[in-house]
Amino acid sequence: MAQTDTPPRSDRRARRRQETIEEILDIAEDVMTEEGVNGLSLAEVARRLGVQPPSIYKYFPSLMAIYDSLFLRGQLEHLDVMRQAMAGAECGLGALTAGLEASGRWALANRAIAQLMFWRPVPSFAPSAEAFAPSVEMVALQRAAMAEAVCAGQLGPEADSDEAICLVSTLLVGVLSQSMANEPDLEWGQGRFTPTFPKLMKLLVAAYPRPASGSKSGSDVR
Amino acid sequence: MAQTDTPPRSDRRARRRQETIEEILDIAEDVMTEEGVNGLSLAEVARRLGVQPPSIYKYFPSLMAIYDSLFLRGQLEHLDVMRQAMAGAECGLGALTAGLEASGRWALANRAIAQLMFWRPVPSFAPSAEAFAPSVEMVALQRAAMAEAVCAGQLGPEADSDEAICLVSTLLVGVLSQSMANEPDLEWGQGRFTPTFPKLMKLLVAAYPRPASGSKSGSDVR
DNA sequence: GTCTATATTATGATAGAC
DNA sequence: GTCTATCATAATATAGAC
Repeated sequence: MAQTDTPPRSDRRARRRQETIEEILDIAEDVMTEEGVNGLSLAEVARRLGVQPPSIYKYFPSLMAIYDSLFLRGQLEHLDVMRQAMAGAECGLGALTAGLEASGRWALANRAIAQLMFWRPVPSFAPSAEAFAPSVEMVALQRAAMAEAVCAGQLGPEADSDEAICLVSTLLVGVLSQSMANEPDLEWGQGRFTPTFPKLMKLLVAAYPRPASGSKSGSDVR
Repeated sequence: MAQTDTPPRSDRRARRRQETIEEILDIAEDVMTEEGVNGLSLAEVARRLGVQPPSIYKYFPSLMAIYDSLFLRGQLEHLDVMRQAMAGAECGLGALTAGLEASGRWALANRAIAQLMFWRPVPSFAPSAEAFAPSVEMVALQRAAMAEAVCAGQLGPEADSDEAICLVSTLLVGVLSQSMANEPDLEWGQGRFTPTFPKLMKLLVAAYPRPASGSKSGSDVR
């Protein structure tokens, strides 16, 4: 158990190293934002860090490893943003809406990472299982919120399904794709596309009407 | 007016030249499909054509010119596919649905080109005005179909609007984005995402209910 | 953990012979 | 319209000195 209790020297070194790693990832994100997700290069990162390319290999074994770390960091950040947004809203439909809106806002504020995560524009890169893991948790969050919405009578029982999850993610991804491709400088809430998201959510509610107690009203669009 | 009437020699040469141009574009499409839209390279095209890289410059002045020709060819093909699908369907909502479905089917069958056209994954490439022109006509086609649908009483009057055009394109792009990113080997109609498109179209109809003559029914989701 | 030097490979593009 | 030769530039990655 030697060295377990606050060894000052190696602790500082480890912290400094971690800072450098984060700095490399920050720079990599900048490069991707400017040159496109595919435009990321070790050499350019080194240049901006004020270091020679071989030095990068002391922190990452390869370019793909940088992509993977960016992917993981993005997933964790995105999951956190969504979780907090959902926690700050009412249960069920409110949480779902808040979570999706926060997700969209984050994606537009972190386009490069979002594209890496959700559009897969680098054919030679496949995320590791570790990097992908948070995504599973995110789906679970959404699924839980939809189940709550069903319990609370805000949505019909069919909303607690894989199909409904697909549908809701498709709506968000559609808005984000259109915004990123056609309005590359606008953030969430601006432009022609992202403001339509609340309307799309209302459509979703219309798609899964709660069974009316007694009569058979509600537009059946399924 | 000399040489206007079937000059056999230069005519054959021009035809042969045009064939080579088309072959280069076909190969470029293959390369993008395999290596990603950004992975297109003059050298690889030359290699597959069985020719040295400088020879390509006899047909295209630069790599970006190849992108531009691919963009134009894609727009024309896509416009044609959509027009024919709409012509083969009933007016109004039927034509709109048929056109969008044909658009989606074409996009998945020509992913690389579709991504180049609608996702803009090559930051250093911007289409020329000529290459972009058919896109304007395509929007006009959609707009006309929606106007017809309004006239025919299939949709409410608000459907004849820019907002509605945005909405409908967002739905399709969402489905396509999800399918391309998560089910890269499936075509239209397969998988979890593209089969939901008809349901999304029904949602659209629900979003723009025709004003009921007399009562105030119809779910108002706007 | 940083550097220099180097290996290897690739790119887009041009000049000029044939 | 094809080629060879070449330019200028860039990339990932490794070896080894300090």
